[in-house]
Amino acid sequence: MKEDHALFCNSKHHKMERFLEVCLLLLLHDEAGYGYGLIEQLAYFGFKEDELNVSTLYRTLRKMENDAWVTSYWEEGGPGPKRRVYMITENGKQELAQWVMILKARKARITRLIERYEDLDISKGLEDEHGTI
Amino acid sequence: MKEDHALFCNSKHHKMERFLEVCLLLLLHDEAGYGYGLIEQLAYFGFKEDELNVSTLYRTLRKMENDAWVTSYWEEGGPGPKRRVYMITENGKQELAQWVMILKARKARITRLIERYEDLDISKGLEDEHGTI
DNA sequence: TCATCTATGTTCTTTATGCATATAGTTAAT
DNA sequence: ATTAACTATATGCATAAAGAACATAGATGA
Repeated sequence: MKEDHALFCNSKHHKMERFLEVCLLLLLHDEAGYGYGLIEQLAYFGFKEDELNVSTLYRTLRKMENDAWVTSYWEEGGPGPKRRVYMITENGKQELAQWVMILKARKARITRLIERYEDLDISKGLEDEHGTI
Repeated sequence: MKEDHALFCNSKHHKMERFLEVCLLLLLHDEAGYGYGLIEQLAYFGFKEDELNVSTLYRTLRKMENDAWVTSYWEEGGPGPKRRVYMITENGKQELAQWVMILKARKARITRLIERYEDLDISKGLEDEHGTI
């Protein structure tokens, strides 16, 4: 119980709300890619290897294909096992544009909260460091 | 099915991942408050009345009390039904500080994604509007 | 041939949230 | 004075996103 509470602000407890999907759409907008290979590219968006759940990645890609945001084909002949390569669709590009708008709004909200928090904390900091001033 | 897809980028589908909790902590850091009254104050953080689920609000407050981020007492005597008034605890203040750090990181990620998207879109926009330049 | 690596996929579970509904006291209208 | 509407809090059920663990299978090298 105590340990649970200590972990409460841990990465496992603040999901990225489908942020992964948007990152994947953006990466696939640049160029086609396959599951395992996309993992490295996701580091750019702050997904550490240990943080990223591989099963989530594949499930997400399948779901995106199901929603016709991406299409895929099997790439054989290369080194190692064959890969399922994903490409973004026009549909997917439109979804990406929508998501970017949503993320802008979300960013504005977060900014607003942080600013209001800093207002609290700064005044507290001044009292602590400079007494009554 | 088609309608589902049309709604896919709707507000119902991008949850705020416990953003509500953080907003409540910040509001209660300012001053004690009760469920129904907090709804109005939440508008500051972009929660429209129709967007905010009342049951979620109350459930969240109870959970926060369970985790000892807030405490509550019944306020009687005022106009209307009695209210359960919540106050933030030291524990809650610490959690708030943690969440603000998480939100800063999340904001940085979102910023990064938006910037990369704008890079794509700007070049596309130039082609569309100014031809080959 | 056995282990390891690459690559993809499935099943089960937890968590956050929405929707619907319940409860109950308060105020206003008829 | 009885009914309706409002304020306020709370619970039960359903679903979607995500994690954990496990399953599959070909490729590569010792």
